[in-house]
Amino acid sequence: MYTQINNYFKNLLPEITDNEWQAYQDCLTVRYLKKGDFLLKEDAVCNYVSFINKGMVRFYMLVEDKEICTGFFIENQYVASYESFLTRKPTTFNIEAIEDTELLDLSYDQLQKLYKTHPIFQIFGRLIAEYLFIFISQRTTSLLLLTPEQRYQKLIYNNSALLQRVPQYMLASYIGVTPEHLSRIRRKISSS
Amino acid sequence: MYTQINNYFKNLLPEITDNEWQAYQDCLTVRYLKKGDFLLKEDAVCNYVSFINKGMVRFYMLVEDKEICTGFFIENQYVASYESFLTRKPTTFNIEAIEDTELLDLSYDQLQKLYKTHPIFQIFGRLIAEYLFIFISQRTTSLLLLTPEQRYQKLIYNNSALLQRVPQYMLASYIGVTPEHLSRIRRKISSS
DNA sequence: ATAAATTCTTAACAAATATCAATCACTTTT
DNA sequence: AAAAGTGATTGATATTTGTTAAGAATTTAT
Repeated sequence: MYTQINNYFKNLLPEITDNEWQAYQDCLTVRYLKKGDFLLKEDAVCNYVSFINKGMVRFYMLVEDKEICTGFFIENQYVASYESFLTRKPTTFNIEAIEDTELLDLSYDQLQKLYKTHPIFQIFGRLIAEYLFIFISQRTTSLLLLTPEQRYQKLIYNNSALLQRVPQYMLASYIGVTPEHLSRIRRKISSS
Repeated sequence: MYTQINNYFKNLLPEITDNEWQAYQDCLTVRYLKKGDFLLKEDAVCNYVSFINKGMVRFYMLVEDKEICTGFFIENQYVASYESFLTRKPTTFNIEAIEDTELLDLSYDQLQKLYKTHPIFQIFGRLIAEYLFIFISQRTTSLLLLTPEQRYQKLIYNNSALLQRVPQYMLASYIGVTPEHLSRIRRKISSS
């Protein structure tokens, strides 16, 4: 149950002690989601940062009756509407399991306690936020600088795992185009 | 010289002690940039997080001989190519002063020392990263969900200070359109 | 295995945005 | 004051991307 998240932690914070790790582990609770279940719905405040043991979720928003996917997270990653989690304001995203998914939840209150009782988790919080910042910075730059075709090429190159597991119409909105247009991009690529 | 950054700190971390604040202040060095000077150039590693006492800078990249602006920072904000600063890899951005600018630099090495000697700066580092993450998340969502006209309206609403101080052709690339198209957007807005 | 539902592709057409070129407005330099 | 430079606007045209609708392919359920 805890081997994956243990590896994740030891990798991120090699200096963590058994005691600290135990304190963290004691805060976790397991949650199971069936494909199609929601981890979080729009307008709710995000109360958990969840480590994905197994499965996959997507972020999406409804804009004029259309679903726009803004992110995907898979096993061995943390997932949360982190903005809502931090600000304690309602989220604007829906987070849906697109495979049967197993999560380890850490609540907001418990994290705050950990920050106080074991200062090493301040470092953990900093590293997570820094990682998220870097990730999303690169995404913003892609949206601003690259053409949809280039963004798709980059997705193939960097996230080929997603291609196998996510329907194309979801990837299309993630890249910022319609499903029809992504289909054209794919045809163009395959014929060149 | 240090009153603005002092206010910034006390606001972010009210629990900071005089001792800790002094340790921070002792690490700072002043830097002056003339309009047109560079805070950082592409392919350099970013070694400083700089607090802007006065003035303004822009981030831009050269894409097919065109400058694409990716961000603007003004007085009382921290600025850095934070991704490069964190990863210790060369940046892909140019950071240019677009007004005469006065900075308070904190070096990477000094920040690492502060993290060790005064753990409260771990909290500081976490809050900065969290703030940046939230800011850039909203920007990504805007790029993915809003039309250029909506993005310009949002800029008017949230960053009217920028409109006065930044040439329109820079704002155009920040919004993700050509200067000509932004001009048309403005005409459309003013006639409605 | 068949039917139903979902996803993907294709085509014709429409809308949004970019490109190119010219002019205008404003500032700075001479 | 004239000239030069910079930034903003406008119009004509080209390119990119979206929309709509239909059918093909694939997956899921019965």
